[in-house]
Amino acid sequence: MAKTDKINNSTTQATIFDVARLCNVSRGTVDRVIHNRGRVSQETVEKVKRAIEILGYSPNLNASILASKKTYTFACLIPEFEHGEYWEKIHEGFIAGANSLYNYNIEVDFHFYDQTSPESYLTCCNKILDSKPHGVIMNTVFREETIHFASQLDEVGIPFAFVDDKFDGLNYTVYYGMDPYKSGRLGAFLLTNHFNPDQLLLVRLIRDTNHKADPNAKRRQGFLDYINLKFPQCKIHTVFINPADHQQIYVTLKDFFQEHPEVKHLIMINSRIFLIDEYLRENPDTKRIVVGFDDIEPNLASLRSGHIEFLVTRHISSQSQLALSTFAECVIRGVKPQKRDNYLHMDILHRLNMDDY
Amino acid sequence: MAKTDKINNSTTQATIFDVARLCNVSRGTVDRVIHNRGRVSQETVEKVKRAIEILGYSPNLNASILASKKTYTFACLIPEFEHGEYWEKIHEGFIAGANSLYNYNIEVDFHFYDQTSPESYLTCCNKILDSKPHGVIMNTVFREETIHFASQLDEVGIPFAFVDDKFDGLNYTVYYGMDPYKSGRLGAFLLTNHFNPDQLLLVRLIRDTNHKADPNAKRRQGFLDYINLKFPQCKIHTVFINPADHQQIYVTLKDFFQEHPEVKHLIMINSRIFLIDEYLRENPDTKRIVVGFDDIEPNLASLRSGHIEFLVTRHISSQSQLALSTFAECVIRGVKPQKRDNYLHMDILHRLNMDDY
DNA sequence: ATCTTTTGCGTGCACGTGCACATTTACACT
DNA sequence: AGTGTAAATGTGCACGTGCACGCAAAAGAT
Repeated sequence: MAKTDKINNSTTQATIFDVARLCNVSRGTVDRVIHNRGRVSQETVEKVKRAIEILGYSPNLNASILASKKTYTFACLIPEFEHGEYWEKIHEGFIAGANSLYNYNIEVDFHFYDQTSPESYLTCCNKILDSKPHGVIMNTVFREETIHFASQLDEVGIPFAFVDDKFDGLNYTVYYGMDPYKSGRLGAFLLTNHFNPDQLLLVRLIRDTNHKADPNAKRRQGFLDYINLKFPQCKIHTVFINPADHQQIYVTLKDFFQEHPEVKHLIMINSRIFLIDEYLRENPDTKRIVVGFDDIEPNLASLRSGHIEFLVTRHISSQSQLALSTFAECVIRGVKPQKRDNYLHMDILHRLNMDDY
Repeated sequence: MAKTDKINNSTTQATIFDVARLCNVSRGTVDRVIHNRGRVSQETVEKVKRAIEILGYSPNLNASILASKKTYTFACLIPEFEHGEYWEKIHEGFIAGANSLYNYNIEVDFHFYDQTSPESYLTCCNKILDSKPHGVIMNTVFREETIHFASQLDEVGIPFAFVDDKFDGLNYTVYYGMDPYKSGRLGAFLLTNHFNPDQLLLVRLIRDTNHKADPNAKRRQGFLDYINLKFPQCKIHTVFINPADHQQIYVTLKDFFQEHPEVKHLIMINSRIFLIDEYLRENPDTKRIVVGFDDIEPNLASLRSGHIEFLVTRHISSQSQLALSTFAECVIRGVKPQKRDNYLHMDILHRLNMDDY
């Protein structure tokens, strides 16, 4: 009883002086070894490296930053967005990440492209290449273009990271996102847990069909696999809505439910479940189970008002915040991340637990 | 299209020299004002403060830490624990918090007391008072003793923080935890969402009854209120189990379900739902909905193996990690936290979303 | 053998702050 | 005016590192 224990991180760390003394060389030489600046004999390099090992030396970050006048530049490549959209949260996360790096001298440049225009994407890529940043953070809206851009970055030796989604096989330093396949499965579970469905409605965006990347394909697959496995008899209806046309959305849903009043389960795989809020609000006659994805503001509002039962998400902004801060640390300190692929925990959001989100 | 935007935190910040120059005084004087070390005329104090305001000066943390030889000591007061217990996670969080403060010279002292012995708690409190730390982090296992200790700390001007639970009305700097009442409601929702119960079983620990603090009273209240409101007809059975006696647990549950085979809903308000895992494993005949709390290892194992349907929790270790890092920053930099009461978001954990937790 | 270049290494200053100590100023009392 | 004392202010060094510069010795050129 009444035991005691201590952590002490102020135990005098070895300094560059200690290393120098142990090798009978000067600070300058040790410094050159540490930063691979050359102008040191091979023999001495090894001597110093051994000494660093022995003493467990690592540079004092405070002194290092204080002495260094170097400013690191990072480029963030993301789609333009309107208020309330998914990418707004990603943007917020980047800003938070930049703030958490206040110790360092950092510049973060945002490059916004038009999601419907590969040309605007290429323009951004070229601007970034010209500006020669110390690192680039990007996503996967354009497949071929991104793969090509990645190879260009590799050529000139600029490291890069992925947020939200990634392309395997590329040389990215780190990735932060949510497992799309698993999120689809979880959505399916939440949709069907309350009572088992004979039929359900999957709402899709019109542009998903001609969008060559189809960013939500994996998530949809996870959803479909779960339903087909667990409820093989379940019929899945699909309707397409146009995000830009409220009238069309309303009419489409109205028509569908007139024809299929027995359908009680409703899900949307992309981040825009809020688009059907208007219909649900004005047709409260039937209690339906509605599941959506991503914690953007309009979705949270729908959840709060009770039109949506569950939202599957993770802090969207955490993805970009962690990506930037982790990536920047790795680049600045010249190390690898502990974990390259970082899947954030999937949160289940319900009216009862959304308060402190 | 292809717009651009920048964040730059390396814009040359005002230094203590700039402030001194603007006031026609020396660095030393400004320094004394900043640290409230006295020995400065009232007139000058105001002049300096105004200049700081105007220039938006704030000390360079890197330089400050580098120059300061001061080591800050924090005392963590927590119960002793066995492997797999709730407080082990809290302990891990403190260690993580200490590590994240590697910039500072910090010493974290742990004081472990016996949860069943107020005397051991008092011994710890006195040790802490003797060691005169810069801050104390504690919890609410012992009510009266903690309130008294808090007043002693106030007397000698040592700030303190609460983790896990708190006592309102005390002068704590910051608190991190999960809203107990809301967590009880959420547990009730998850328990009854799948299908509506006529009866359910609430499992309690024997020691809860004679434990004077009853740490889970608020959570239980949240649970009961939800059930009574939503299912007024629902009968709530209660059994008591002895955490130290596996035999007793098994027999108690066996007997109960022999008598009430129709009960399909099962919840435990404290963190030890894993205690009934053995019974569930060996009696898989009936599919039951089981809900528990807190993401300790044994509970996660039960969730993984499918005996438990849901776990209501938040990262237990995040509570203590954030509490320590936030508290320490406040103490060291002499500021108030942005938010005093920090309720962590309640996570709903299910087999399908526990992987990346 | 002398001069030039390259290689290897040491030194000094700067970064912005904390803190101990030195110095000046103000003021009261003889 | 002179002395003593306390209050107010200034100064110097240290913290550990990055980096530009300089210098000596070795290697190469003539």
